[in-house]
Amino acid sequence: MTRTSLSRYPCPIARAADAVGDKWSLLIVRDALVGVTRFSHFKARLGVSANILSERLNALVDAGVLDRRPTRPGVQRVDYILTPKGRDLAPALIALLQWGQRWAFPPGRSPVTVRARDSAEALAPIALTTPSGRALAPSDLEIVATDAAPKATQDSYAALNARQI
Amino acid sequence: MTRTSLSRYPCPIARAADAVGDKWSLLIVRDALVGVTRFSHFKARLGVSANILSERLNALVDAGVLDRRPTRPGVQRVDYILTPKGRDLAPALIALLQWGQRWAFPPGRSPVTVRARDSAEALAPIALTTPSGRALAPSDLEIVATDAAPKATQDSYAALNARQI
DNA sequence: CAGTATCCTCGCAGATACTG
DNA sequence: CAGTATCTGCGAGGATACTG
Repeated sequence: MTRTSLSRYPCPIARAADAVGDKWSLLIVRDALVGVTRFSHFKARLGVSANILSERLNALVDAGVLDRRPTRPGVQRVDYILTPKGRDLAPALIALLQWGQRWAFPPGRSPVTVRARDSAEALAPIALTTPSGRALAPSDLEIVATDAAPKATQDSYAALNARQI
Repeated sequence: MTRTSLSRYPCPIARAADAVGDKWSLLIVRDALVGVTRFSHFKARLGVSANILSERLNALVDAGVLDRRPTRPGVQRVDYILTPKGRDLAPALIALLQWGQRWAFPPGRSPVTVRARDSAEALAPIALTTPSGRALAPSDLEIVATDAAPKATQDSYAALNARQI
């Protein structure tokens, strides 16, 4: 049997995982967020071989996350620039970064931190809130199916939310 | 050459990706967040084969994301419960979900949405802010190495932040 | 029901060489 | 420098059968 593709799953997380849910894509977007644009720089920083990097970059361009644009007209060199769709991954990446800081290193020994450029101000920990600003715990969460969901999905989430599973 | 492991990278995102950066782990945590605890339920909802699910669950338990606990004493059945470390993945998962909603479906056609349990209130879009509440754009971000980082990492980020790359 | 054991396949990714 | 092309292999992950 062929490997399961997530691209048709009716779940936004699955769709997201399909686009950037492998390690190299995540790290490419991370580097792009902090200003890396060139093939050779990605290659050196990630330590990935050229063919893999090429394939991943193409996939991200196809997915609409990166844009490939000539550095200057007439020059055979391109920059990989995040699209708005790609830049919109920043909160997810930063949330992962903060999770990694909290849980994957000894306390206070995380090798990097994130802050606002030209500022000493650190980033606030990403948290879940309602529009009114009320803080939410994970246990407060409920995923509800909309009318756009297939019937099976609606039933599945209804059962789950009613604690019938 | 063997496949590159991310577990020793001095980057919190790489470490996070190492723990939950594959599609099944992400989806398992997603389901766990909304209340799924049993092997058969994960299996049915994900459509994954038993051996893969078993392996992933074990890996997540080893990573400290899930806790395996007997349903009742004497009964041979376990529940998979998120640990605090696992629950702390919620913001990252929700950020990915919101990204998928915005970019992987036609506008207004996302099949699911997230809200607070027992409330009609939707979740606020996850955003980047400073501790004082100032909103940040991705282009404002800067990743800085701390003293805990290897020299090479410090140099690398310094060059990047100084736009020398 | 909750897995483990076995087998098998093919896709990811590494090395290397080559091109404009 | 910025890739593409080709070869290769390990191992993720799928199907299935079996066990307590």
